[in-house]
Amino acid sequence: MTNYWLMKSEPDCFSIDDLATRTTQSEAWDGVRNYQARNMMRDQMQLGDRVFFYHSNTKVPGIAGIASISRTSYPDPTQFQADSQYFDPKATAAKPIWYLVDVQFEQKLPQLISLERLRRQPGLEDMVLLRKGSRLSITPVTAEQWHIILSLQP
DNA sequence: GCCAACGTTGGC
DNA sequence: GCCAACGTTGGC
Repeated sequence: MTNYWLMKSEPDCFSIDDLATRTTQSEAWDGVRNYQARNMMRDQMQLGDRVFFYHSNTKVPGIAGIASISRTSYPDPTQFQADSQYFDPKATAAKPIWYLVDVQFEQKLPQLISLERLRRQPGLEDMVLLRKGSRLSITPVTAEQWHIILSLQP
């Protein structure tokens, strides 16, 4: 069973173009330090799961592209690196705290689907992303929501 | 285990 | 830059 997800990234930090221009066109999704988001990566994400790549904290936030899960969860190496902003002194190799997955570029959307557009779209009312106060950087998407959103493309 | 204080997220 | 909504921390 393929699952669907939405993963947020600040484009000033790492954008869909950055993912596309990586030599492998894939990237370890490091730095997630929220337990709910970690649990989804660690326990639920499967090889080949589809991902909406979302640009957050930018002028026009929205879905910028599509990616997929190319490696299932393993310990986030940055938690062990003292010089990393994501360093966690409580984590050990024997008992890692944070996990990540690898994300593979699939396509950049010809046109960004804005958050404002998503909010106007019937059928997406229950999207976790759109819930009041929702701040999770990784959220599940239903198959129905996925297909509605793909149908919005020109 | 409660909860006030504090830090972060992210839209606007 | 503001601030609402959350999550985390730590004293008790």
